[in-house]
Formats: sequence, structure tokens, C-alpha cells
Amino acid sequence: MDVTHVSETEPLGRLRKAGLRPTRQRLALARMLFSQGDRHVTAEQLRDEVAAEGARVSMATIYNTLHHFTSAGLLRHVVVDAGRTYFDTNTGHHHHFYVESEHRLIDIDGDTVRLASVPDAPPGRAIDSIDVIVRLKPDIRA
Amino acid sequence: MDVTHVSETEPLGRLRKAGLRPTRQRLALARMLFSQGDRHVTAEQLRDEVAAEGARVSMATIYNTLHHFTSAGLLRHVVVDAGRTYFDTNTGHHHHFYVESEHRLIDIDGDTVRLASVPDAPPGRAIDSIDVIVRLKPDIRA
DNA sequence: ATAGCTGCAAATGCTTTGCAAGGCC
DNA sequence: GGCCTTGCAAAGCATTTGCAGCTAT
Repeated sequence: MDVTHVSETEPLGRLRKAGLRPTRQRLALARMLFSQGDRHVTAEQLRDEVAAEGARVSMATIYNTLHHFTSAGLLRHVVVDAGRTYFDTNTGHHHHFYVESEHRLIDIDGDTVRLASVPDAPPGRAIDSIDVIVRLKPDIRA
Repeated sequence: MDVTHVSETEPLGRLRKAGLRPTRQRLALARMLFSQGDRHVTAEQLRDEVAAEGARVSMATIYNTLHHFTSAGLLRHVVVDAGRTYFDTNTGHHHHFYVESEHRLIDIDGDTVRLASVPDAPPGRAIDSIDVIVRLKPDIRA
């Protein structure tokens, strides 16, 4: 294979492009995060996955890295549950289902939810982002 | 004044109606919460307000009470910030602006945000609620 | 060489819990 | 009286921080 070319979608390329030093830990995390489609992860989850692969990455570094990735635009924060922070690898326009009973997030395509009218921001403020969270519960009839 | 009648909008009436024993602590908290229009409070905020009035209510009781009120339908939970739980005295249909820089919530009337299309819940699940959070930042042009 | 990273352990902040004493019906 | 509540202190969890040592460039 062509080792002279590094795709931007590969871990190394992503980090380079984002101006982040490709350390062993970051490469491992980037691989876990970006090699299997869109994902929603917590720091703890990532720690376990990385550990399962035999790589040792401390919690502090996982948090540091998740925050760096977020600042670099590689990840997005999702707030759906007090006291649990999710990071979403899908940084495009979309929203979320949240299955409270399972602590599970499911993407909703951005176009599936259309806001017929968006309120004006109060004076002196601007809209930063709009989150739509559809909370789900088990269906009784199931 | 008519002391034989207890309005359901007064602290005592609210608690009675909700089947909650009207203790000194609950009455104090109910007064703070429901006597000044719609509010968004954190446990800590309430503790400070109550303390300022000279009433002594422990943190454990404030949390207990907020949860009891929520279960009874007197309050609603608002999740906008990981690691900070807000309770909303407005239990009707509405959404929120969240001013991240000030940790401040502002109600958006339910009819101001219209969802043109609501996604179907995945099989075996039912929609519990839909939260729309419009995150605000200071307006640069201000 | 040096600015940036990592990892440990301690600290933090918010919330919950165990349990004995007190209060409402 | 009996069950519900309260309050203290301790425990719990997720996350952050300080800082000495390591590493990519």
C-alpha cells in the first residue's frame, strides 16, 4: 500500500490537520472514535475500550484529549443527562433521541426535525446552537 | 382576610393537593419557588435564598424536596448543563434559551418553536418529551 | 531545546445515602 | 403510634487540576 500518502480520514491525518501532536494515546483514541462510523461516547466508555485493546491511557489524558478534539472541531459535546458528558463524533447538523433507561443516544438527521419558527435571541445575545432532544421511554404496548 | 379558605396556588394548598406533608421546610421552599412567577433554580441557589430569609433547611432536604416536587408534577427538570441541575417552576409546554456564559435560563413559549416534523420513535420506544434548547452567546456586535 | 503531553494522585463540585432524631396525621 | 421527614456527616461519581517526568518536532 501507499505509505507516502496519509488520508485525512485516518487517525494520523485527522490529528495533523487539526494541529494536534499525534501521540500514541491520541492515535489510539482517534482510532476508537473515528474508525467505526458515528459514535456517542463517554470518557469512561472510551477508557474501557482502550483498555480492552491493551493500550494504557489515563483518565486525565482521555479527558484532555476529548476536550482538545472538541475544541478542534473533531467532536461535539452532547448534554442530555446531568452528570454524564457525551461526545459525538458526528459534528454535522443533526439532533438526538435519548433513551433515558439505557443511557443511549441515537442520531436524528438534521432535516428530519424542522423548526417552523426560531425565536429571536434576546437583545445583546446571539444564537450559538440549537439542540433538539427527543427523550424516549420503553413503549408500553411493545 | 379569609383564613378559612386555602387557595391551591398558595404554598399550603399546593402541598396538600400534591399529597405532600406541609412541613416547615417544604412550606418555605414552596414559598420561594411559587410566589414570584416562573423560575429556574438550582439546589444551591434555593439554599442561599432560604438562608437569606433566616430559615434553616439542609441540603439533603432541599434535594429531597425538589425531587418530591418534581415527582408530584410541581416542578420540571431541565438538563442544559452537565453537572448542574435546574428545576423549572413552569411545568407547561415550553422550551429554553440557555445563556451559557451566565448559567441563565430563559423560557421560550411553547408556540414560538414549532417542529414542522417530529421523527418517529424507533420501534419499541415511545416519545416521552421533546426539549428544544437554544444556546446563546454574547452578541459580538453589541 | 522546548513547547506540548501524559499520568498520578489529590482536589473539586454536585448530588446521594445511611441513619438517628424529630414532626405530622 | 406509626410513618414520613429532616439533617448531619460520610460516601459517591464524574471531572478537573497540579505538577514532575516524558516526547514530538
